[in-house]
Amino acid sequence: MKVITRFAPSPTGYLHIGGLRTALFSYLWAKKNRGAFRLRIEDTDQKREVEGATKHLIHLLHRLGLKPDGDILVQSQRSAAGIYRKQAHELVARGHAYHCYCTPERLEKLRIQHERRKQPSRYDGTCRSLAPDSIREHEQKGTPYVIRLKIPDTTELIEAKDGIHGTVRFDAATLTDAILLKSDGFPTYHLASVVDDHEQHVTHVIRGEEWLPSLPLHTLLYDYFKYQTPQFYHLPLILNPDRSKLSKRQGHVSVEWYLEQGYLKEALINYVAFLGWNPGDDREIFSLAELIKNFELEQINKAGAVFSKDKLDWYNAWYVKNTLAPKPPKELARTLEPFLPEHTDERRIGVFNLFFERIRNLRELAELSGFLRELPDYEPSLLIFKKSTTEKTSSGLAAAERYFHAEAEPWTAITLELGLKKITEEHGLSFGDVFWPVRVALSGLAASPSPTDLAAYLGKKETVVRIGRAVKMLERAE
RNA sequence: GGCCCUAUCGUCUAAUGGUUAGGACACUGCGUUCUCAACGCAGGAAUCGGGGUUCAAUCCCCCGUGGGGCUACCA
Repeated sequence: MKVITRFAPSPTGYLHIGGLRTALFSYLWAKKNRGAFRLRIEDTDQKREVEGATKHLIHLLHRLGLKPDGDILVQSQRSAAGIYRKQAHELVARGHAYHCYCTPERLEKLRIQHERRKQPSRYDGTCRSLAPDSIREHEQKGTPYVIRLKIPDTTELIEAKDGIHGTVRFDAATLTDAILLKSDGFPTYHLASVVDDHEQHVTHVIRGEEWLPSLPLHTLLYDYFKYQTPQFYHLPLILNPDRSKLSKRQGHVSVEWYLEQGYLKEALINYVAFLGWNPGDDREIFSLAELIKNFELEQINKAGAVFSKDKLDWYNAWYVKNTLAPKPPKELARTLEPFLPEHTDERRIGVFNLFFERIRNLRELAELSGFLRELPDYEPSLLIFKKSTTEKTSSGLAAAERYFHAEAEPWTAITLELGLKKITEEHGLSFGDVFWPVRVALSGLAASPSPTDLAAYLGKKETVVRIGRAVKMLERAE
């Protein structure tokens, strides 16, 4: 049988990290089995409608390489076509659901009462067995109603199977008659997802663990509809550092934010794949293709995983060094463009080469390279290396100035380094007397790339100017 | 409160009824070095508690405890 998975987000305007992992695992399992990965938009809550969110999401999935197969199912459209309403009424006709005319106010009162008495909060079943007369009366008056699922009156435990957690048993007496169809005619998640998973022939439902408590409800619906029940996999939650469910309040949770900061999609995908899954050995670096090959639903963990920015940083630094750096210049420049918008391609690559070994994300390129554009103010004392003296620094700087001034072509990091080393030796100085002050002169910073790399990037003219300025500063300071 | 899930270094995790409990991130130290980074080497760091089963339990079972999720006409 062909494996069909799906990703079914509600269009909130951004993709949550947890959503990315759900989409990724669903995608991986489908692709590993040469099946299909479907996309469905769960927009049945008009109050949460976000303009343009669906288009944006589809674009993002493509960008990440998680391209959905086939048509995209949009629940609001199916709802408008009356599909869910029809299914809900079918259930009513078969005695598995009923109209409920209770007002939201009454329900709210009930809820507060339960809470105060520390009782389980369940619907009290008022409309479950309404007399035919009173139903007729409501119909005539046109009282708004919802359709509720009738949880069976049984002492038997309702069993639901999950591929990660095994068989989970629920006491029917603790389950509530959940609303299937809202009074506005839109379905709730429970109805819509079951109907649509069947419609899309989904074989494996992979979703977050927050859905596990409603699994018995869904199992019941599959039975009542006489649908083939898919296999369920409830993924362990991704957690904040304090082990609560990953949330906006404690950090950034949107994939878009990480992309904007210059986290590569490869790093994001690789890291997120390892939140709850591992290949069973020590390997940690996996491309999307390798993930497809190695992914197994059976290898998924049960316990929640804390999202670690440090580890993501490590992954991203690895991908910057090992996959971005070797890319052809044109491609590299294109990736760099949003992070160094005011540079030419050549300068972008130049800046990248200067810093790619010390950044965690591409955003840092702009921050770290600011001194190239404008030399920051610095104390003259910074020019003197801790193992050097003012005299040695002065002569080192002067020698370097003469050298750079005289040096013609080629003005490259390699020749400059050889040249600078040569004059250091000729003057009987150590590197700390020459390289350090030259580096400070060019960067104005205590920590930076090497002086010859900087000189190569800055060019002869600017190099000589900056060293000249340092020489004068040192003279004045004496 | 009720229901459900869960438990190996600080974090992500591996492994097994008998192991010096392995790796990665982070951290610390050393090396390299003009600085920072990168890199290399080294180090500290874990089986939640109590009962069982067993010759033997981190692993299997039970009970606690901790943590989390759900408990909407949201998804």
